Amino acid sequence: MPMDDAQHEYVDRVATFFTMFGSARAWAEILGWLMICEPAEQTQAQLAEDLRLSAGTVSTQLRAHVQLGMVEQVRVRGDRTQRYRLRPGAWYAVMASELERIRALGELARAGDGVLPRDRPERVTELGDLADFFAREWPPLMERMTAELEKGRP
Amino acid sequence: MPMDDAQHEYVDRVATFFTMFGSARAWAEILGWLMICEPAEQTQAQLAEDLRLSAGTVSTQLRAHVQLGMVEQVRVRGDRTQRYRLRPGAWYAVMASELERIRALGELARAGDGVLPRDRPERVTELGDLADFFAREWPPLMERMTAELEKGRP
DNA sequence: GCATGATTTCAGTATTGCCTGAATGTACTG
DNA sequence: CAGTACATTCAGGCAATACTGAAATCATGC
Repeated sequence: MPMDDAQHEYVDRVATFFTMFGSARAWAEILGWLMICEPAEQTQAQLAEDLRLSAGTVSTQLRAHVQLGMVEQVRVRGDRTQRYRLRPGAWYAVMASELERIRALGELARAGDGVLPRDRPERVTELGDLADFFAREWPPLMERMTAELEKGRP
Repeated sequence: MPMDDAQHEYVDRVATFFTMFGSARAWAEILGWLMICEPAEQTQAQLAEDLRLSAGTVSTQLRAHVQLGMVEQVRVRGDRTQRYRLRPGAWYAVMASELERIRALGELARAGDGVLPRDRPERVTELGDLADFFAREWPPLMERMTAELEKGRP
């Protein structure tokens, strides 16, 4: 189903938001459209047509979404075409995966041990403490988040 | 004080890390060097010399750091040259400012109310719930973080 | 004020990364 | 097995951005 005006405006808003943080326009538009399109499952051809993007762009950016875990492929039995949709719980999954980045930050801080400055070494150690703090806090936070989620949809 | 090999390696590591997330190379190198340079306060000319960057680049990217709140200017009386340093508690400040982005995400979700899809509307509402959850959890988390910080350096 | 050196601005250049469109590859249907 | 529709790959164009170097501006100590 092609976009109406309100939908187009929303896709644009989502796209504008995410491009502010450096993502590609097409990537962000696909995300915005996958949030509100009907049905939720779309083929690459439909996405290309509705968003006026080339098939190549859709293929590339969609793969990026899949690799990030935001989007998944759905196989429909007896239908030759692959469909893609926003992964259920995608937003939560993104938050959960933050833990990895936190750990990477901790690594980065520890790698600075050999070059710790005499003058205000906390410029480096603070970062390590911060990463440790979040590494400890994140798992229980994620559990509370999941509990919240269950409450909404049992 | 110019860089030795170990320092150079660390600056490179920090720069590589942050460029992975889309920041400019020069921006990231300045950050890495400001984490470990001695003294912690540096002039633009020193940064340009040590990092082999042009004066223009240093000026531009340093401004970006200042605007983001990572770096601050220090005025030294009787010295005409401005100095720059990593802001004390810069890492914590960045985390605290996450709250704004969380709120913006909530806005984005609410803006989707008018185009909520019949089919799996949770694609949008989930994002709103997530933002609400974090908006609630973030302030107390930040308080615990600050408490942790105080413990380290009273 | 004036001189000096630091900082900013800006035009030009290089680089990067997105996007397209066509060619190629793949999988299902009849 | 042929035909069809979908998906992927990739070379090339294009736009955006980073960086440089030089000129202009600004601030401070004298």
